[in-house]
Amino acid sequence: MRASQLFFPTLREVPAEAEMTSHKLLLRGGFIRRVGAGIYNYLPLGYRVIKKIENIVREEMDAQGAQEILMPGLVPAELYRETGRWDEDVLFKFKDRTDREYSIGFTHEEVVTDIVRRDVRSYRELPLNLYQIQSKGRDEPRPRGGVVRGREFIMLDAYSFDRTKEDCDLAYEKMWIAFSRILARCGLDAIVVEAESGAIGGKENEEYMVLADSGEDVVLHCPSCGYAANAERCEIGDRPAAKPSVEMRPLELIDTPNQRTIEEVTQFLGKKPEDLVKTLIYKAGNEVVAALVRGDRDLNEAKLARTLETKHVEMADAETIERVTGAAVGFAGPVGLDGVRIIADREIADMANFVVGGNKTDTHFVNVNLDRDIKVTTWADLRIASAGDPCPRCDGTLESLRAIEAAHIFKLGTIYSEAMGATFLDADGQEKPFVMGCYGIGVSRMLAAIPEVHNDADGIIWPISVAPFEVEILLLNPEDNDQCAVATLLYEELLGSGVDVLLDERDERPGVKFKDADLIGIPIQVVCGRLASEGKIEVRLRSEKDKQVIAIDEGTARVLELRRSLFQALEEKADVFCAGRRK
RNA sequence: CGGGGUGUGGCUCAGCUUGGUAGAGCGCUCGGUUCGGGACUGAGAGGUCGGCGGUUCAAAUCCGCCCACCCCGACCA
Repeated sequence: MRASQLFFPTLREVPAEAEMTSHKLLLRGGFIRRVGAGIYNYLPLGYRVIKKIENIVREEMDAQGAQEILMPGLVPAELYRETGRWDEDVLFKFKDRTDREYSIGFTHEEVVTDIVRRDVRSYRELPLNLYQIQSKGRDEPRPRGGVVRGREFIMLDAYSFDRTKEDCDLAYEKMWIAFSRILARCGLDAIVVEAESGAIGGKENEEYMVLADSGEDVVLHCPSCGYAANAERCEIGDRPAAKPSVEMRPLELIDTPNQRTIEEVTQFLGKKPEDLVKTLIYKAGNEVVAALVRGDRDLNEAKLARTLETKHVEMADAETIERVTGAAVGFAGPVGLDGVRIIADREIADMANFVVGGNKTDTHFVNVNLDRDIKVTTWADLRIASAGDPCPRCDGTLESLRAIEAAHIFKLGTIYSEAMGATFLDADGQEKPFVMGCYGIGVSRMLAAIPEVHNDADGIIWPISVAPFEVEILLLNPEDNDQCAVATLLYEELLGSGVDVLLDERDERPGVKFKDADLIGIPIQVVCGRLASEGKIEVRLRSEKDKQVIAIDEGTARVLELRRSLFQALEEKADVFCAGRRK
């Protein structure tokens, strides 16, 4: 491709809309343009990257025996109604002219299960793994970071159908390998962590996290044993502190007019948040429960739900809180709280003489102690893990890291197949529901995640596997016959060798070409400048400062060699990732 | 949904406090000089000042309502 024919509107200044590094660079480099909140155009450079990622995805998925299909972006409401997901609030919903309801597909478990239940009858047709690469629509509460979290985004979604749980484990294993190799080949170092399954459902699931300070997710990681989990999911080790023998002081109910929040109460009483216990009133189905966590901690709702063996819990409304506690919101406490189960975070067991709400408006209890004043129904791991918490697997301490979620894989079991009546006839003559798994990679998110990790002050540094072009030839002075001849010859030879090469022969000053080349981040740069008259060109890797001066007739061979070694390094990473990380 | 912020030529921003009919840099067009890290110079083109309404002789500027976008949080794959 000749740069004069390529539409890549680069920007000298950073558009005000961008905050994240990758977002700024993708806009400045002319890879993407915003259409609306969370809605983007992929311009030629950006779409080239997308296509390269997609092709790596296809190679690795096909290698594991998965088959590519394409499902519709438009999904009739009935399918999502079959599993109850029509009520998910991320769905973009609308009606056709005859009032039938549809949504834009936000993930395709129902659609693919419908395909399989119609046409797969026998265990002989299993295993089956179908995948697609497609635009998804989700009405995100808050899009951010450009293409990091869009309302329309490109995703790989794969779905496996198996006869048994064990076969599903094998299918999951294959996807683990495919995904690990895909990310590694795209130049991303990901760590695999335990996670929450959210709207997808199922129990066992893992996320592929790309470490980046600007990431949205927090990952907790134990340096001693390697345990890693999303903070949403992370368990906390049960390690009781050596309880200092503190004398129990007499329980006292004191006036705390209008002091509701932890901050207000601590200030009013001159205490620290860790001297308080928060009492959170939750609804779990029809039951109301009280959950206790230390004043400076946050409750993890998923943990509470699991403790209560229910799917979903939600904060009680003001009316319920007043009815149960007899006090206005902000003064709930566990002392004398009858008729509700009290679920306490284990950490509270180590506390003494603490402060809780008084169950009477404008009061708090101080010098509260366990057993004497409170009857805890259940002890559990309830709080959101944070750095410094004990590791749940060893005696190490958790560290926290920020990350971008690049992919998520799930074992679904039979939740979808049962809900949708998707069954096959097994060898024993019995109808059985398919055992399913689903696997997603954020393809357009990777367009951002990669430059978020691979950049410097001058611009993006694309891994060669996903770069919009592999090689860029900078023809500094197109008017100069020597330079022009050398650049053109090299360009033709590289094209002939199957190299994806960009020739910058624009009528621009050299400085502009250097700046643009660094900004758009093509990994191999070749400069045809004034050394051309001496039969020399310069070759430089975008990732390195120094240029190598070489003879013109070595040019093609040298570039091919560099290209080969860059690709090989990525392949080796993929092998190492798969060999080293599997538990 | 809660909190904060921004909306002025294609881009980045000034002007708003104290009302008087819009400006800079970059980019763009034409000419000249330049040509190895975003050149210099001369001449140009280009703006319903987010929208609607109000106050006023007069509104980018003051007031009200609305919209859009960004950031933090909630939520989320």
